[in-house]
Amino acid sequence: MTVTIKDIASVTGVSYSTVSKALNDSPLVKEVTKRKILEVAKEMGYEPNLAAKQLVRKKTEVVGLIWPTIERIVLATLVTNITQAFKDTRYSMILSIDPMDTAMETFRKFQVDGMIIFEDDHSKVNEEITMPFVSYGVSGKKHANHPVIDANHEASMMKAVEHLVKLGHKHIAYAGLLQTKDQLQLEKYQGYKKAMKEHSLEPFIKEVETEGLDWFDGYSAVKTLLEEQERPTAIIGGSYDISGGILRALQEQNVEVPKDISLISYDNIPQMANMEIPMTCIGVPVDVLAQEIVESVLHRIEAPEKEATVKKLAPTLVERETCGKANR
Amino acid sequence: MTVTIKDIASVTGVSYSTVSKALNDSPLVKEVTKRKILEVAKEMGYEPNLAAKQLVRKKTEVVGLIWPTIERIVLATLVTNITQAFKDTRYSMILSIDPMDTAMETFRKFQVDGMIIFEDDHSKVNEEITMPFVSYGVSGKKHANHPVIDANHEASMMKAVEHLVKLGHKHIAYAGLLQTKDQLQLEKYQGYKKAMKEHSLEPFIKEVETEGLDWFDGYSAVKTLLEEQERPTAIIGGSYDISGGILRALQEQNVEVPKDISLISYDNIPQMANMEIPMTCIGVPVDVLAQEIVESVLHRIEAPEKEATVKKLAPTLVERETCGKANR
DNA sequence: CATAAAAATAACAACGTTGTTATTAATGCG
DNA sequence: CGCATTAATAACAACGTTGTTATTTTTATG
Repeated sequence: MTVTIKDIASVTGVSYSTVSKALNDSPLVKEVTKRKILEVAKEMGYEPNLAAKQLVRKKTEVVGLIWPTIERIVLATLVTNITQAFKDTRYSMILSIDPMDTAMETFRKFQVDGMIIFEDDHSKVNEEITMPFVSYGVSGKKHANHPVIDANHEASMMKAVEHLVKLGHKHIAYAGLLQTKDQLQLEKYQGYKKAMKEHSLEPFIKEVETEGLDWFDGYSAVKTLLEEQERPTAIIGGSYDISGGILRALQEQNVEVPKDISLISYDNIPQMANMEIPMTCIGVPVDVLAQEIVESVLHRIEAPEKEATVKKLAPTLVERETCGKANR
Repeated sequence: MTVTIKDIASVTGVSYSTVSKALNDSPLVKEVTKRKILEVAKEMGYEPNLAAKQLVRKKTEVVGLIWPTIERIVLATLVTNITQAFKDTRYSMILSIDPMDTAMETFRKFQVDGMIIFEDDHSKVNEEITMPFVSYGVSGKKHANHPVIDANHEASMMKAVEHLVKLGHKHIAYAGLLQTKDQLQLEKYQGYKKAMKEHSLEPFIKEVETEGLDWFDGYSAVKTLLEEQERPTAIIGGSYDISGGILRALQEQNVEVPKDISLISYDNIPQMANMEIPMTCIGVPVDVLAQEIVESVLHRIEAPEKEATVKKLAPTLVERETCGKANR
């Protein structure tokens, strides 16, 4: 049998309501009794009954995360970081990898207080949802009337290009998914082009287009690139996986990084440090991204006013060992 | 405000206990009243309060799935299939990607009725756990006293080799992760060796060892292999990702599949059909794996007797287009 | 030291269900 | 038609909490 506040009450010889207050650290109970109760509770292995609490408080203190496409390592890292960020709050998180509607039904059943939704092209958020939620994705369509957390892709590319320019680079290529409807990928590419223009540079003549977002795609794109006459002096990799492939391809062809070609990757995750060569990268650090996301939901849950905040987060450039001075 | 059985009661003019019975399809309430109540409930958008139900029934009808390493697509597919399998039961599932102990704490808090644990080398199940659970993984250590669901790797390799032998192959290579402590990977390789022996064949001279489990690993392992003098006539790929890389490498080197080399992959997931060439594969089909896993937890939850069943599931070979007659 | 005020604790009603027991209505039968 | 069954419904006590109100104990004060 599980132990309840009543059990604690009879052991300590106080009423169960006092136990309840003590456990919630209420100022209404004397310090010494409080201490004793806490001690006994711990000793007995008391674990509060969430259901009972929920029943009276009408709050679950749980938020649901909808993540329909478990695939990219970057998102996995983000999820892990979000989990982490919740540790500092009194909320917990549960995860659903179901398609959006199914997931939402589950969460409604669990009566979560709010949701985080990873939006993608397959599952767009419909604006009718009554439950507090924030979405992480591209803030594209103008008037989302729910909070959106978004990484600022243009700013990322600006910073990346700027960094390379400072090192003397002029021939900067972007390697990523181009032919796609995936808004996020497009924004990165557009950001790159815009950044190049602002620095009065021509985008690298031959577009380095990957076929997908996998390691392999970066690998083969760059292998083809190296067969060309003209090589860039720097490459911006569109994602963690892609850049991994790029680096591999470069190494294999005995192109020295960063001596021959500098490489800078989109996505700012700790794993970047563990690559064959620790990778210089640009992007919103996952931990701040995570922090921002949970703060945002919690705020939304606790302050129900309906302003639609689209929050574009500023990227950070982390210098590691894949960028060097341009050699021409 | 959410609608409760009391609301339904006052609308239909019956007592709330009758409403409760009607909603649970009890034989104690007359058909006509039942119908009316159900109708009104639907109309009012009634959604049962899980917390209240849980409080009195002492059951959540929720099982938690612990999945500490979100990485392999195969596991993701398995998770999806498990979610699916739960649809046919009255249980739901929640997912945690936390390390095992953290995840377990969360689940204890939510008071799930049982757990499914994806065991790996980092997070071994400790046998002290009181909550009903099953683990999916390698049944290695003899006396697990909890249910273990395991794919029969030896049987898989037997079937794969047998299939190839029937097609006349003698030079069969296995491409997979060899130098590892990962029990699962080792079992596959050992299964392969055993199967070869039983068919009185020599394992392929040059071991095709991948450095990891990624697409790229299969790719580069096979590229090196093709530089060798002697080529196998068939390759068994150790996992979905690896096989994907193998196929890519083969294609790139203009080795025709299956004319020049036959390929058969471990892992039996639907995605195998969508590869560059639809892939013949071996393994327990994910859906039956999923089915088996959920049946197993539910059984464990509902019948608390403690027998330690290790269930090795029989693999199925799915013929597609990557295997053909041997050419020597 | 009596008593008012403040502090500490206890009692109790919720919360939305389920399951058991009590009550009322319908039905069958001599 | 009266009464015993049986069918249908109603009433009510749980479940483990929280929050509000009532009671008791302690402390301060003239």
